[in-house]
Amino acid sequence: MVTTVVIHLKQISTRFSMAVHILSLVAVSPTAECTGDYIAGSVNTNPVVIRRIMGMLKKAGLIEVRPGVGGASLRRSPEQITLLDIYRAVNVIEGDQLFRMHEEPNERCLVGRNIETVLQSEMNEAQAAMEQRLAQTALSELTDKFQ
Amino acid sequence: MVTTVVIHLKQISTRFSMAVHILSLVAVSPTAECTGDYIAGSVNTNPVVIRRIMGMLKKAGLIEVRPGVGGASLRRSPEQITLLDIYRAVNVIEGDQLFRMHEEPNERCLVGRNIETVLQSEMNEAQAAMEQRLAQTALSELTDKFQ
DNA sequence: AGTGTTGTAACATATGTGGTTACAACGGTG
DNA sequence: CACCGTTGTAACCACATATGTTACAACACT
Repeated sequence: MVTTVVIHLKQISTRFSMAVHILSLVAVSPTAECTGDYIAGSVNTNPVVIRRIMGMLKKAGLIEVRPGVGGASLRRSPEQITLLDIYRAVNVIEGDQLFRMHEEPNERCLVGRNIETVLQSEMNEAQAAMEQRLAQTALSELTDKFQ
Repeated sequence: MVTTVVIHLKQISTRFSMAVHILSLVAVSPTAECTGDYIAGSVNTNPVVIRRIMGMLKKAGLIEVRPGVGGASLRRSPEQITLLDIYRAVNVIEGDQLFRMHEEPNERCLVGRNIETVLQSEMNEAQAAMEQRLAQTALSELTDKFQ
């Protein structure tokens, strides 16, 4: 018997925008100030939600968090953190596939036999176009625009 | 009191790949052959799922379905139907926003005050990049590759 | 009238999200 | 050392969406 686990990406969740928010705060604030509770106040959500996302950002090597003491700091300069880095850090889906293909089309049919290969490459291209655009913007470009 | 309805896009669902499959079948098969049951056999799913998606494609003006009689046909030539048309037809989300922003960041904070405007334009750019890529491929380009 | 089809409604199941409470581990400070 | 605020997680909830399924009315042809 074969067991297949399908991971659904509900959407590009608000985790992404919250992660950008968090990193922006860390970029412009002193380390000691950046506690989960403080950030939660700015994002306007529960501190645990923030800690969860910060855990992902830490795992991705984007930030350093001080356990016990509290506070966080960037591990790379804001110029070297792109929106794609952030997107990848918090959108944990199998194979990073934005699109999904329906399972097991009928191989006895001309279309069913070919659709997967032909369409998959188109979906990959579309996803790549989006990711390339995200990669063009650095965290510093956002914080530079704050007034 | 203000009521806000948040529409979640669980993902770019398999509705999209199924819709492309359906339209490919309609493009290469005689009208009478294209019944919901026949298509369901090729896609390998329940006929009702197909009928639901065909309803969306009909609503978007991409196909014509013959009630009672059965069968479907394209309302535009395959050269004039792009993957973006199909994507838009089946991904029904408020404002067609691929990305979501967290709600009500704290206005008293420098970051919270600015993040929405600054990040939203980046997200729009990324989404546009993906959609432009989808718009570059026509249904006919897919069916041409079937062998 | 009978048959096969479309069009929906209604429901079941599965899964991700964002929020919440609870609590252990950590690392300073009095 | 005891205290305190913080981080790191586990566990759970409420909710929304996706896909599949049954059921049935409306439709059009024979």
